[in-house]
Amino acid sequence: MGYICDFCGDQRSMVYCRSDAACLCLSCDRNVHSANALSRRHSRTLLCERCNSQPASVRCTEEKVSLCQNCDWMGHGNSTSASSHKRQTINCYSGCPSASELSSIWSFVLDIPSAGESACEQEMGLMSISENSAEKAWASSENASGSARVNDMASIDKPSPWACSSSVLELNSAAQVLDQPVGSANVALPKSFCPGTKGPGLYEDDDLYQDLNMDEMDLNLENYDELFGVTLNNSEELFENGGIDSLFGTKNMSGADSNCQGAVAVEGLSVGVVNAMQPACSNGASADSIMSNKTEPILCFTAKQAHSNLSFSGVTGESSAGDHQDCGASSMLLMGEPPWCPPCQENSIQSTNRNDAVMRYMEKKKTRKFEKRVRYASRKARADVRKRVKGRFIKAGDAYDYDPLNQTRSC
DNA sequence: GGCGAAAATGCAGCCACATAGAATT
DNA sequence: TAAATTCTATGTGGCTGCATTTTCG
Repeated sequence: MGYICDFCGDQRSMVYCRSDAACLCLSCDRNVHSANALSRRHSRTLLCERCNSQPASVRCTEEKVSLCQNCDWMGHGNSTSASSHKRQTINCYSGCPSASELSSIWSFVLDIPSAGESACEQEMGLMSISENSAEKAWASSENASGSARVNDMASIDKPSPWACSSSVLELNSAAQVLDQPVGSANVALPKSFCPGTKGPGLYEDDDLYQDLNMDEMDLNLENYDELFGVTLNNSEELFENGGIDSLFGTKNMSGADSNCQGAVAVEGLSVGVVNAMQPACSNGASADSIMSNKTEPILCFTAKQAHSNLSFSGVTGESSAGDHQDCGASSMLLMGEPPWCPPCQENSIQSTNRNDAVMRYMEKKKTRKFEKRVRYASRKARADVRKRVKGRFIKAGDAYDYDPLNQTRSC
């Protein structure tokens, strides 16, 4: 309790930035993430008040404490009395909301210091960012929807195809009460979605989707033979032979059991992503960037499945979102029709989507590489705004040819 | 199939500077 | 022994150049 901010090292950290893998106080959160248009896209959420190292995914209204998925399970999964606690999902935000705005979303957080003015307005006044296109986009977006975006939670709750692309500061509903016990709760997967993916209608009645988000699937394709005893030289062969269909039961999906198997397989390999869940469309990035966002791994499964079927060996308490930043997160399989989706009458469309998905998957896999973990968010923040000449840092005041803040060149 | 050229890919190194941590006073 | 000061090593991202691998004729 009371861990200090990674940036200033002074204030108590309250929010967790997945992109930076950093715990920040509210002040530094605003400072760091108002630096430029890219940093403003960083998705943040409250810090787990129990372990103080992982992003909180739920708020236990009974205990009045924000918990990451692991702590949530530890606290609620084993106790029959505690498992009935009502919990709220804690969703991510991006941009640089003011304290009052944060208070409105996280009404349960009482100690957010009040700010006299909009943080964005305040910070932007100090910034030297010129009016580039991104900035204009921000401004226009802010003007267009304004504070209503923050306050109008009810409207956000109703998924809109444009929810992801149009909302710069998307503060999804923080009041999605989870009445289900842990064992069956899909802890932190709001039914938000992005353009390019199937709409909510597809998912709502799909038990498979409720329990398993396959975004991380492709990362494990190389190891399918180990997992399933299926010998495949590579994933191309897997696709060509319809192997993925047989692996995931597309052709003979029989319900929960196969669902569980798939989930276990995925979780077993990408278990490190467990604590890095977040709403798929929690920031203002375009749908495309979200779908290919390596730094925002998405994996959702039930806590019950995780603990009853999974071995967590090899996962240490030191694991953090940064460790899993690029677990090869690919949403490619979700683009278009998912391979395990039962056949429907729109076979031609499905086939096209599938082919597209396969092609995108192959392209993604081709370009995929594991990113390093950022150890010091403060250093990253400085490097992100440092001027360069041919990629090299320059002395302060020297002529530069690249300014990350302005995306312009001085010569 | 073997060969060479071209294209694609991977990766180390460079830069300035704030800062963590060790060493010294 | 603790505090203050000094010194050294480290890490950060974009770009370049070189080495290696792949593709093509």
